[in-house]
Amino acid sequence: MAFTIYNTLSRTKEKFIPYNPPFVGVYVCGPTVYGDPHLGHARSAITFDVLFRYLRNQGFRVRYVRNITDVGHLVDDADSGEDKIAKKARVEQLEPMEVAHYYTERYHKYMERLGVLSPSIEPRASGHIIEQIEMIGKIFEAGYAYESGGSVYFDVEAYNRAYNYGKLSGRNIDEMIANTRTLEGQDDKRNPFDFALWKQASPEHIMRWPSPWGEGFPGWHLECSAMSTKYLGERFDIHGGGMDLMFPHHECEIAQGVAACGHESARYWMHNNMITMDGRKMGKSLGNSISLDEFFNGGHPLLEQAYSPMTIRFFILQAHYRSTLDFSNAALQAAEKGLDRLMKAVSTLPKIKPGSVSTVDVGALKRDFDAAMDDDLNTPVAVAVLFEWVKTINQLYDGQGSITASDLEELTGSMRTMVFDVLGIDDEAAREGRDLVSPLVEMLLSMRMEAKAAHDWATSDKIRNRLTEIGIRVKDRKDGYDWEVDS
RNA sequence: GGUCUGAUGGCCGAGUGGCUAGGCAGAGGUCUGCAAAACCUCGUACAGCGGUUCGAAUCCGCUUCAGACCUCCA
Repeated sequence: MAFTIYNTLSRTKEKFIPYNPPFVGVYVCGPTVYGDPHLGHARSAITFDVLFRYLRNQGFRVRYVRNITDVGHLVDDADSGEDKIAKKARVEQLEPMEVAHYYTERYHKYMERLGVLSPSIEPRASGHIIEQIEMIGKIFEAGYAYESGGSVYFDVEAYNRAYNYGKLSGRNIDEMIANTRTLEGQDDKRNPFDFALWKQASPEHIMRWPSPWGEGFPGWHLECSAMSTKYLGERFDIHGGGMDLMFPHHECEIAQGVAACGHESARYWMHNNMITMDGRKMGKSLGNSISLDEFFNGGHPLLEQAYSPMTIRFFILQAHYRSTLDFSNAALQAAEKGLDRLMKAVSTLPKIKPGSVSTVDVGALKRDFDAAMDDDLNTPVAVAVLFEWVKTINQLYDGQGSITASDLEELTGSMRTMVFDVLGIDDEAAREGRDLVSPLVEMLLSMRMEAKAAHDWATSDKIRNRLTEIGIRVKDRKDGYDWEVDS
């Protein structure tokens, strides 16, 4: 069975055929670095991380480009608001690049803990102003851009006469004309749905670059087109991102690419669905998002406990990327326990004693797992396959059935590859954040209190002396105790 | 208002024209000094109403409800 991908362009699953095998080019819209990453960022990053990992596992040589948006993303109404980074910088009295740098670092840190691999290239919008200006030039030459008041806009109507604006998101321009709200401050545009390729910088605007049209900054949609073209060429295989980016962002990208190059650049468009909370999309602007930091340390009123990064990852993997996934403590706790069971089974493997015959078909594991992944990255089914083998592994350890040494070796290799390499679950990280020391010390000291109460000084002193030996200083108080770790 | 998704057992979530995932929780059992773990067994779910079919939860229509996008958002 071949790898199939649900292509948003055709709304069907299509067989994956790379332009230039074994090479595969993937571009995914990364974060706008003006705030801490939340669960939604994790879903997108993990979805495409698994795509990256699986393609590599299948023998493809993948160039995975995921950008950092550090300029051009406007905060408000279409093309009239303030730049998100610049606003944060102004409010916090920082250089915009300080804001971008700070949140880029945070993003990297959290993604690493989630087991998200670093992409092959992580370009920044601010580092590709020249490429963006060049691309605007091409769009001008093709006749689909116009200058107005020091800004440059994409002429959607003219483009739509030659091509089809709206093909990705399934809307047509006439309906858009009928339904578009009239917004303030858009007098420069010919049509409300035209979008900015270059924005003139107002005098107080702090992020600005020189251009043929005066000082300004690039439009948000343009950066992805410019950077994907630069690193993956005019034609590449897969473009991914969140469903909420489909319109207008990805629609505009297609239009820019076609206008500049004469053809579409990405062949397959993949969109991950949203994470919901009480049935509603979790989003920063909706005020109902929980940051990854809060998940990891439990510091949010809605969280009953802290959840390890791997629990979050596993939770996301247990739903298909195109389905909405509803957040709840119960669901997260179920994921935590399920992950624990999976991890235990993997560590049970070396304890199984091989026999002379195999009563299990170890080849089925890889076949079934790959079949699930080939089917548009169906990770929940892939995980279900793993759990069938969890049961088998436990049975073998229990003495039910037997397995030969070579089959056991193959099974161990397959399990480890699928769990660790393809799904990206990290055994170490799965245990992260568990403070076992404190409860252990408390336990020993409470036993010591009981010994003291029973005047069993030998036991009491033994506990204290042994703790002292390993570096834990016990300090008796009138009514109880304190303890600290020697520094 | 327009475009588009979805509605599955206590919860989360796959899937599919007949063989009815998986996880969590729950019940009974095996094992066990007790417990835990593990193993065995159990729940027969697909919003409602029509239609197509030998057969539908799966296809079609209608109804109800929910969500996403249409302004930034993973």
